[in-house]
Amino acid sequence: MGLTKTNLFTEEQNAIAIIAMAFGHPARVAILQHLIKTNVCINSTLVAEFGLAQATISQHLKELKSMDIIQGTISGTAMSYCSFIRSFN
Amino acid sequence: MGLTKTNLFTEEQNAIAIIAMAFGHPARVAILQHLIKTNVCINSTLVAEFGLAQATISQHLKELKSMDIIQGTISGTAMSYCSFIRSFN
DNA sequence: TTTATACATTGCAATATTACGATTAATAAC
DNA sequence: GTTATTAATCGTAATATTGCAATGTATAAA
Repeated sequence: MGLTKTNLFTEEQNAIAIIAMAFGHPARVAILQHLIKTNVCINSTLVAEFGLAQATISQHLKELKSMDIIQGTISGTAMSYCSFIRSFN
Repeated sequence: MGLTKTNLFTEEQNAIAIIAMAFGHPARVAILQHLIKTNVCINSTLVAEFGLAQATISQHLKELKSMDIIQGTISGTAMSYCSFIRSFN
């Protein structure tokens, strides 16, 4: 996520901001809630559930993945899924 | 903060996203860290400390205030300050 | 190998955020 | 009153994000 003027702040401050931004959109909150509830999230399921376009869901999943918050699309096919990397057990 | 397509999500999901967005910029993270450390934040101090323009700091303070995360500018003069509303005691 | 299915990627348009200069408002000191 | 100081607000440019249609890729089934 491209923040401006990041050079004015510390690595830590920028890192905190980026993590917070991951939760800074209701679609991504909904994705994580769905994941917590079902342990799985499939693009097409989320499309049907949220009413956003497939490309949009894919984009949000990509952002969460790029931050290592979710793990996903292991198989590039119908079985695409994602899960928390940490199990919090 | 104006999110698009909020109608597709629950009140709760939108609320969580908005709170997260408050922390989704390094300047606002820095403001809160400063506040935790010193218990006070004065616009001019932050301007000198961060290197952002006065108007920009003022804007970030306004956003944090609008979310009731900080309380502030009680006196509209030189003594403008802000503090956490809850004391976490 | 064709067809169906499912997700990723690309390329835009619409929208939102960030940042700042200029201006305004409000107070304090004189 | 005037002046100095400080922060809020306005207007606007630059930048970033969101959302989607169209397209690409990859796999499975027929």
